[in-house]
Amino acid sequence: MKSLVLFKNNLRINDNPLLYYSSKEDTIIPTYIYDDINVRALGSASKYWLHNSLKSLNADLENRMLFVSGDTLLEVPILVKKYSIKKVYIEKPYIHEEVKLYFKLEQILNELAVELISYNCSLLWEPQSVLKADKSPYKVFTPFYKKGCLTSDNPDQPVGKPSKINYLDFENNSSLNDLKLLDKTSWHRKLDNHWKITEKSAHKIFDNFVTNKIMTYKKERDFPHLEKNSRLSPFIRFGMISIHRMWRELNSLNFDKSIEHYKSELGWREFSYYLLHHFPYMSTQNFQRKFDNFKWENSTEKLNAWQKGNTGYPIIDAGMRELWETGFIHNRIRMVVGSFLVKNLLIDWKIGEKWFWDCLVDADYASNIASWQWVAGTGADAAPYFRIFNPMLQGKKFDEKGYYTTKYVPELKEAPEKILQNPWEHETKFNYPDPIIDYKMSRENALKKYQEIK
DNA sequence: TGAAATGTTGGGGCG
DNA sequence: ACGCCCCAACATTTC
Repeated sequence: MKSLVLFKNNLRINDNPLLYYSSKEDTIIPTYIYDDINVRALGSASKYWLHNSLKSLNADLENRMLFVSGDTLLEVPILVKKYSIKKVYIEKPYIHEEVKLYFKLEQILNELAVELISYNCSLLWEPQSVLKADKSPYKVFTPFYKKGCLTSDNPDQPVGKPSKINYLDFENNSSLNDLKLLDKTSWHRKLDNHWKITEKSAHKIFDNFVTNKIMTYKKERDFPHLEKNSRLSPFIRFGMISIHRMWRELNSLNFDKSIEHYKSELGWREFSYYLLHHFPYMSTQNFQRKFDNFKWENSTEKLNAWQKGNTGYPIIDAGMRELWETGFIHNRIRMVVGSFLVKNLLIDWKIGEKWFWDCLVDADYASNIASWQWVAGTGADAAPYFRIFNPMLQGKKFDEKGYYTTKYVPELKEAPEKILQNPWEHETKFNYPDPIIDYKMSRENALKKYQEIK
């Protein structure tokens, strides 16, 4: 039987149910369709990552991949007819855009007498199977994770690697470059300095994390300069390592608080998908609708300063410059810059979400939206409205020596430790911007505005 | 996964 | 020895 295998967010050959089961019986064409018509177009950093992960996957598949750019609903029927395909394998969708696409595709293929087969490649627990006693979805993380997930059936075991793949022989004139994923400007070149984007390296990073870092994860994860986080997020986002594999490996270790903490972070990822699945409106609107009346200031000038890392608040600027330089921000600093944009600059979380979507190599549809709503206080189980991160205190607490701050804000290399997070109070003027807002005033203003909504 | 304001306590200096 | 004040350190409440 000839089959088309449609890769999407799981770009790996190991522990990939799609590839494992399809290659068992069938002759396959491994295919990637870049479709920004039916689903949200990727940001530049994501496209850069996608390009490289597809390159890696294609190499692992003996350069047999077929690359297509366009509307899935038009392209799949063309391929099906051209190669007399009888089955199409697809990753089981959970995001509403992808679910919609799935049903449309199923209908089209039905009419062509082609079977559409899907496997869950992405989630430990399927959103529709985790519900409260009254069958409604959870809205709070802890009960969702502890009661909903951890007491459900154990996630599937990873499937391993197909022993043999039978590729359909045909003249393949397509090339990865046809997808035009890399911007013409070469800004993304600098990302090459920070990432090695192969499936093998994903496994290496995970193994190294488990061997050398995980036991101190709980204690050290909040300190950006220690680099004790796994930094696996972009690999997980593009499915270069299987979440099921990770879960099994983590469970094979002796019980430990640090390990449980790391696992709960994977739980947050599940929670994001879960929320987006059950409440698709939250991708474009506030989860808590009462925030629809909130009057954001949305100053372009302030947004620009934030994006460029010129707010005059060192820890904020370090984070935003790390993002621009590396396509990544340390987790704690993400919360700090997010809180600052939304609560101190009073800029709508959707605008911050969009910037992260464009710049993060790990930009994940569900995690990005759910996390921005969390930090803005508009989401499910969100940070309470009055929780506002103080950039000076956060900087002092989590980057005491300023290693992280001065790495990305070298203007302050010579600044004394004591005033590193508030350089404007020092008589020496550094070649560094003055604060664009008064922190204390902006905090009080935000509290007042949020209180009106409450 | 916060911070600031407010309240409480206890030790030391000092008359 | 005692009472009083000050204030740091810690705890609780409030935003």
